[in-house]
Amino acid sequence: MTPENLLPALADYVLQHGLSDVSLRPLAKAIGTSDRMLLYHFGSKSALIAALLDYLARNYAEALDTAFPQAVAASRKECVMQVLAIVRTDPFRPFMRLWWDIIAGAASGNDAYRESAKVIAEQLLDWFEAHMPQDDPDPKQGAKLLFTLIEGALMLDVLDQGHLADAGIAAAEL
Amino acid sequence: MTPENLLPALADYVLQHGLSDVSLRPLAKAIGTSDRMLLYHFGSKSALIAALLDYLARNYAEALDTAFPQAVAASRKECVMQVLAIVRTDPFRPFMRLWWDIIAGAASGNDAYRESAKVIAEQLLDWFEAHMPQDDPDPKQGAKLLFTLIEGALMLDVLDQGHLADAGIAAAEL
DNA sequence: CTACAAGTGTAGCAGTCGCTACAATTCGAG
DNA sequence: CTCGAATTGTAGCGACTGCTACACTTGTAG
Repeated sequence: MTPENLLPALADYVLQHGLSDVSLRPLAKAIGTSDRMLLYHFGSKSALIAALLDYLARNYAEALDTAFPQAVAASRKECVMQVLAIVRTDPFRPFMRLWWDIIAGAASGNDAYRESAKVIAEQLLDWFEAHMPQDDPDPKQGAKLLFTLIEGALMLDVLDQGHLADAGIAAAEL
Repeated sequence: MTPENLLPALADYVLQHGLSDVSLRPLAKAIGTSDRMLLYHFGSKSALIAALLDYLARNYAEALDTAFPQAVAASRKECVMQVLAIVRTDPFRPFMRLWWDIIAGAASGNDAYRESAKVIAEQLLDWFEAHMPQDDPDPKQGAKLLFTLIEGALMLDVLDQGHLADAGIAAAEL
């Protein structure tokens, strides 16, 4: 049993229970081992978290590609709405909870969190750029705009206020 | 010494040290009292946090009005950029860190956090609507759009990627 | 078979957590 | 002054934290 083999189970647990309050003993129990073993494999809790964040970031891109349809939107507005519709489905909810944990950690100065979030954000931005409407006049900057909107909308979703973002986007030119 | 008198000092501490990892003993020591007293005044830690969030939400609106200039932007784009420029100054940094703590808590299912964040977000949206360009064709929906953009940009700021939001906004029509 | 490294269980350390029991003090109302 | 309420200090409980010491069992290479 190598550390790498443990990562999927660890990721499952963390997706379900959050990252900020995780502690070794319950985590170990949930995946059928002991805190002693997690420390043996990873050296320390922070190293475990770092490996876990790396794993999540590495696996996020492919999760995106499998979950998102290849449909190309006709307009920027349609593109945003498509992505939002998908990202709001149940399978993505655990990841969103984790996402805000990571952002909060990064905001508090945790560099490992920030770096991991950066990787994920970059991948998402790249994905966005590749999925812009074919006739978009400026896909590169457009992707940045849509990405910013999406993140703002996801934040409002946390407050059950996603409809505000929807309304603002629906009424906009973009 | 009533609980209300303690709130400003508590807010100062929390703005500096974050909300997610706060514990009673260091908090009490920092404001010159004891954990025993905090519990005496507030009943429990969660009640203290609730009172603190309420206090922060109540005081946020006036902080907005004193910190933001009354200048009216000529366009939506200019409006966003003005707000971003101010919200990115040093005095606002502690609040931003706290903000993402609250969002992460809300995302993890903490209803007190979510309600407090909702109040703050509502106030910010109202403020936005009142400060839209005078000739804006649809200030109500426009404010929602700009608010969404601002929150997305602030999230990217956490990752030192605010420039992405800036570029996207700069190139957009809005 | 031997020897050595990898892996694992048990027990525990030193620390922190929210919270409470108990007692002491302070203070204003009668 | 007297009595009861409000306030505060001390000490500690039971639970949890990351982590480690020590012993033990494996598995494998020579």
